[in-house]
Amino acid sequence: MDSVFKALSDPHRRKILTLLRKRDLSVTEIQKHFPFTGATLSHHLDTLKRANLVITERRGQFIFYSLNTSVFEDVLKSFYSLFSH
Amino acid sequence: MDSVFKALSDPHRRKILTLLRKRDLSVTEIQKHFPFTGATLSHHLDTLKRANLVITERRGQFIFYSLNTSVFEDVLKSFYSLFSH
DNA sequence: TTAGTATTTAGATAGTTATCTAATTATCTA
DNA sequence: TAGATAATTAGATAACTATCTAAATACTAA
Repeated sequence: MDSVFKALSDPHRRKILTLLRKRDLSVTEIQKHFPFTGATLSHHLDTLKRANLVITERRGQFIFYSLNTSVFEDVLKSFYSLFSH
Repeated sequence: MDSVFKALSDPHRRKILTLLRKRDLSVTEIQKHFPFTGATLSHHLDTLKRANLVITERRGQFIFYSLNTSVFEDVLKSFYSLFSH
């Protein structure tokens, strides 16, 4: 769960997640929303992937990223457990 | 909200929050649960305080830290907004 | 008011993270 | 199959973070 909180600690990565809420996006599409290079974006995506927050699927020339909704309940539980008395 | 996620990204700081779930604790009491120095602990507490996750109150010689429950709903909303479609 | 305890702040350093450019790998299409 | 596009990986660097020791501040109690 440590990798999850680490992944969420960066505002760019959180923005990527909110972008993916609407629909799956290729790296190129995600790239349009950020000022940094593709290499940097690739690192951020890797961080999200290692935290199991996103999943990837190649569709021809593109790799699409999408939210891995199955882990969100776990994350939420962990989050609650920090605060509830 | 950035400071909140940053604050939560460190496992020691998350452990501090879980310790405070049971009851308010002085710095010395919190210290017993960690291997690092008081100076380091003080920095972690400062990070939590700046994120508005804890509040402090001096009681004589001691400073007690407690969960600032009033912000948790905000944090939770922000958290949900990352994931819900 | 002085000695002791509690906590924070200052200053330094090592490790981590975000970022870049350049090189590499994977796929598509002409 | 060659050239173009998509994405990742390698290698470097600057900024940030966690940590330490030492010094400073705040309070208590003798």
